[in-house]
Amino acid sequence: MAFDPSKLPSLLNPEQLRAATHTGGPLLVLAGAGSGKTRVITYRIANLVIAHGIEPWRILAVTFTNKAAGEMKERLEKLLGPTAHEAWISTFHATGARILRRDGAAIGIPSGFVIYDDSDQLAEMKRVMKSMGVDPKLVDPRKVLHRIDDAKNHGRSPDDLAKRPGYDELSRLTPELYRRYQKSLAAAGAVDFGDLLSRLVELFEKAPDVLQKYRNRFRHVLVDEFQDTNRVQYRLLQMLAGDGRGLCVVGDDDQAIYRWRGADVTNLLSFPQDFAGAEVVKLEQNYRSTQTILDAAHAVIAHNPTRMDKRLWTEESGGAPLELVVARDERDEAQQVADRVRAALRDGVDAAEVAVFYRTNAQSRVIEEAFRLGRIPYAVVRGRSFYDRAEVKDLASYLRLAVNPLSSADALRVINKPARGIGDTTVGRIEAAAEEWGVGIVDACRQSAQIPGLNASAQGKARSFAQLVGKLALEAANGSAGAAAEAALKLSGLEDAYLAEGSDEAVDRLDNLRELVGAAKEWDQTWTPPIDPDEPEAEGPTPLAAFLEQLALLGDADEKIAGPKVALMTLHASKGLEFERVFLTGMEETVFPHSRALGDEGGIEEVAEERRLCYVGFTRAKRRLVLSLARSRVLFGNLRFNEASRFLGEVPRELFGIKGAAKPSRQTGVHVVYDDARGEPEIDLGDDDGFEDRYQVDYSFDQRPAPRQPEIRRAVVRAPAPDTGAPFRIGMPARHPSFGVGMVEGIDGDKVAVRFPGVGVKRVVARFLQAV
DNA sequence: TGAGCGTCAATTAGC
DNA sequence: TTGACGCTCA
Repeated sequence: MAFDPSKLPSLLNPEQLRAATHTGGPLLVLAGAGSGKTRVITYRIANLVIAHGIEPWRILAVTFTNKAAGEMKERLEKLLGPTAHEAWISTFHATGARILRRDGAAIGIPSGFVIYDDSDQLAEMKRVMKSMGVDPKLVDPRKVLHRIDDAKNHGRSPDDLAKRPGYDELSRLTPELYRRYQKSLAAAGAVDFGDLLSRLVELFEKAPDVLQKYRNRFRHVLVDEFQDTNRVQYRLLQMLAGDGRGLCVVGDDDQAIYRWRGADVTNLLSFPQDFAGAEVVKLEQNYRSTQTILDAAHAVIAHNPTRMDKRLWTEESGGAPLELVVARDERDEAQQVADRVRAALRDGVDAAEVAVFYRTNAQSRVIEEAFRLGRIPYAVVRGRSFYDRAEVKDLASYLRLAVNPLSSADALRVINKPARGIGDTTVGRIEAAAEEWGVGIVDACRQSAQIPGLNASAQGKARSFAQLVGKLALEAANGSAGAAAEAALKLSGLEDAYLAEGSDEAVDRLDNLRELVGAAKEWDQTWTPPIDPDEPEAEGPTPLAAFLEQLALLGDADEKIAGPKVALMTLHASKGLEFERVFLTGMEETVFPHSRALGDEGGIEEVAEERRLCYVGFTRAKRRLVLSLARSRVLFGNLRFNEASRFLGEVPRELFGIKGAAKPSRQTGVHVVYDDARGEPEIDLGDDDGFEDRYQVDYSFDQRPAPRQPEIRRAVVRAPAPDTGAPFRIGMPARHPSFGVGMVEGIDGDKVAVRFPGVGVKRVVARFLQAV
């Protein structure tokens, strides 16, 4: 055994040690960024097993992502060996799926249920709306789903929603749509992601013996990223952990960035009140970043009104100053970032240790272009890409049908893939018949002779689709994922269709399908059924069933990235990661913080969440942090001049390595200059284009309800922008190379209307104008 | 059935 | 500006 509890004091700092060894009551670990949280959790589990004799299968650890769960498992295995596998370490959703497969029958969920993903949900909702005669143009099916998801997150049934009637179409129709949607999921033997949690609560409520079984079993429950839990998740934890005696939650309120998808930091903030006698441990020592980076992060996050008091520190003092890049426009910004990345790689920095962050995915395009042009190896980090491909989903649908022929979303997805002459009209009639008879789509196809309106040819085609599914079910009966996938690829006709098409794209898609078949075969070889000492006789899932569950619940965890690459990702995606050098781009108002957080729908809490996102971004950097902004940017096809992000102004100037007013430097190109008299930072370009470019970050304060501390409303870059235009105002003189000096009469995007004496009004691109 | 075209909207995203 | 989507026409 690699783990020796007596060594713990030498492996952990005092707070970590306390968190890892505390027992006998609820525990809240406030784990700052980079404070060794995963380390604490794994040592805690190992300590429970070795020092306290807790059997691993009595331990439940839940995370939000597969990646986090995987890391935890891996580390625990190193400490405990193979017995580590007996502990339940998985995501909330995988935990839900696992329990529902075993015990969901008590509330009518078949053990072979399929899990509908977002696109399945959308397709199902559209069908429900169609059958109810609801116009998808009047009521957006996505919004309905969002309402339903929200309801599930809050544990509300259709009846609950109906009790609070709304005024608009959406609100009035949602309860009934919700009810019918659940009905069709049930008919299809399907659950959606939300159900994996909300129906688990339902199960525990309706079948107390089942709840009791799991309560007895799990003596210890650990929760990672607790600040991200929503209402249902919290409810589940309460149910499972009872008074919280064996409950340990780990989180950081400063990294709560998922409020918009239902997460409720209150779960964390009120933990000490909710669980009497809770112990609170703060982990504030950081093992990742330089003090400079931590100071910058703290300076920003400290502007949030309500947060738990804590501050990261490191033994490693100092560190390189932050750098600021002020670019002309978004392309220049991308270029400058690319230049700096290239320089870093030349200096021997590993590409895998460099990351570029942005607020929205749309920003990646320009950066990718610059990187491609500059031949910098990069990879855009996204959740799933392989499994979200249409062709991969098609093949998966055949597999799911083989296991569960009731699944309507799957049947309708592939009934005409490849094209086999079952058109919309035919499908519509089959659907109607299936609904009327109360059977699945595949069953209806089998009985196609009875379907009104179908001619002999359509009947035959429908029948052979049903036969195809039957054949696949037979192939799948022995539970081999590889055999089933291979059969599906061939028997469905997908392979032949792609071969016949022969285009580059078809070849590409076929390659993907073969890769999926390969993955299924490999799965058969490597997968081992879960060990469960609690229920030794229980019939475990087949490899195929387990494979399908992975497909639904797992991302592209082991996506192979050939060679070291610079990672491009959104700030949200950066959470939990770390890099030597981090570039945080788009540090502009309306980009970051995003306009949605600033507009009518936004408010103090929205801006606070953006600020936490900034904090997350900063704290990913180990040694170097580069912030960049563009003075102008094309957004939705319009040229915009954004103000510098308020977050920039919140970083003390010293952290940029600037003392007092600095001389512009040709070397770095950019300097932050401070006006000591006003104590306000200015940004000065070191370029030599003959324009004065002192950019002042200006503060003004909110006039609305007196804030407890002045809220910084705007950080304005007041500046002439030399190349792409200037903040021309109506009534201002401007010089044009051919028309001379005139008076500005109007501004429209990057076009400025100027009246030139003797020439008249000309609409000219601002780039060609000079302020006079 | 599928390509082509007009319309509309426009964070973030995990399972 | 891009993209997703639905509708139309060949």
